[in-house]
Amino acid sequence: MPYDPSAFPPFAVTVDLVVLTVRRHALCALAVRRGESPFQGRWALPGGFVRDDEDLAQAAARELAEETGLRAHDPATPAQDHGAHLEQLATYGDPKRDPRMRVVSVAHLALAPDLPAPRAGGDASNARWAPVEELLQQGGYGRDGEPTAPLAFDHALILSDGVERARSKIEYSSLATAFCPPEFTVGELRRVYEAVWGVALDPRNFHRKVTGTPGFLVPTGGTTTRQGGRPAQLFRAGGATLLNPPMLRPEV
Amino acid sequence: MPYDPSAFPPFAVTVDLVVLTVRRHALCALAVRRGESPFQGRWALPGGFVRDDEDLAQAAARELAEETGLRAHDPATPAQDHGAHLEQLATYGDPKRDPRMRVVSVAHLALAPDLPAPRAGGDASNARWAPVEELLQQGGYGRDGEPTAPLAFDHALILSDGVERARSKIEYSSLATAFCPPEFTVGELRRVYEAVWGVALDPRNFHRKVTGTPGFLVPTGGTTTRQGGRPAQLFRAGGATLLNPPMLRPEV
DNA sequence: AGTGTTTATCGTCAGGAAGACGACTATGAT
DNA sequence: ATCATAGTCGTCTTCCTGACGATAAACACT
Repeated sequence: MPYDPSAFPPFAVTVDLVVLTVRRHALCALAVRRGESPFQGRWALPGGFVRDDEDLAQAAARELAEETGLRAHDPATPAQDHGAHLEQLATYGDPKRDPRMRVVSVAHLALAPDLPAPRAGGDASNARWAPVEELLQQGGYGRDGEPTAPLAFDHALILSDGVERARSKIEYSSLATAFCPPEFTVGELRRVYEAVWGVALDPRNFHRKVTGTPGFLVPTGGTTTRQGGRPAQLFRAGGATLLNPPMLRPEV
Repeated sequence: MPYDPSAFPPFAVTVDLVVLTVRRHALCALAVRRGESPFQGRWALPGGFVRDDEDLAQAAARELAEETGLRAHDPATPAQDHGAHLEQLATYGDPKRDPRMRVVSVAHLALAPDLPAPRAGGDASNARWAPVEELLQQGGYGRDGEPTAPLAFDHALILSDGVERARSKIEYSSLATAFCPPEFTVGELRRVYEAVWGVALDPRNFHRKVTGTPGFLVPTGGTTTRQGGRPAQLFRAGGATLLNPPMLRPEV
């Protein structure tokens, strides 16, 4: 069946990735330095064109693997393998968001445990983990003293939406475990919540909450002292994906 | 700056709408009958191509106005005007979702009060409000006895996602008021929750909950007996958009 | 007028969950 | 040995919810 291609305007479709992790008690996002115009030399979210035979999720998983080496696991399967969590975030299609042409970007959100070093096509100097506050504040100065330019395109908006999604989603799901290695302690999980929310949580109430929620955590039998202090029990993520009742984010 | 159009595959981008309302104690969605191939004669979600100079939200608002006459109000503004709630839902881009060509559809979710009659380009016979269970069950029989064919394309999936979004979102937001006329009673609001969730709620506990949540409801001073029984106080939606603590959906 | 039905609204009570916080335990560092 | 650090177990109070009794104000009958 022939179809008149002039009946609709042609678009380019890309996927952009908000890849979040927790490093040194801070919520960090993966940023890559742009090598081409526009916004040459500026930081941006990783992403690329969707190929002709790809689903959107496939394209996002491919980009994630190219940038970080992480495999994405299906959101439907429990977090057994060591892949990152990947889900669609939102789609951005302002006619002027890319000065070259009409581009619609389907942003995805990925959550990963703390990783060795990022790589952008093998070039580590063009990719980095940066605290999200540093990437989102405009015209300030980063940790290294160099002035922070705003992210390219509308990527500050996309990053902001992704961070907000992650902040709200760890309230009522077990997604915070996606930031942890396969085995982790209650304290490490608590520090994830504290980093993502930017608040301090009571260790005792947190311990009661997470260990008392059926299916959230499964003890592996081992212990560790890698955080110092008394040895802590090791857990892995249980099968439960929804937290009911949810973890409450403190106000103010 | 010239850009090589052959460097990326061209896509068509559409918006599809999940327009929900509550009619006769049932959650209903707007469906339109397809006049062209493919899926000619089958029911589908309303939608259309995004124009060259339009934002995605603008395109969704335009389609909503064309199909229902409803104006969409900005999600940021409080629900003062009589427009419908409109928000982006998700994006669907399977390479085979449209047999003709590569189409990426940015689905939007709209919530509207019970409306007179739908119109699809002025032709009422090609548009209808149908209970969502009727549209989602495949191979059954609708209320009118005619066999229900599955929705065109992947629209059953989109509708299912939209319904799930609405069901979860009225838990923790004041969005249920978008299903109500500008002035409504506590009982009418309760019947919205009951229809969307498909459960029965205790009128006394519901009344205590909604009237006790600051900013949720604002009394207008009037009363009505349009539901029969003792006259009920009339309210309009307050400025609060988030419900904290949330309205709890009964289990099982 | 009285009675029943319907819906709205207020009140009471028990159980569960969360915040605040005391107490104790088990490791490494000095 | 002492201290600092982190983990784990309890207790108490407060708030919220679910279950449900009771009253109020309309309408439809008889």
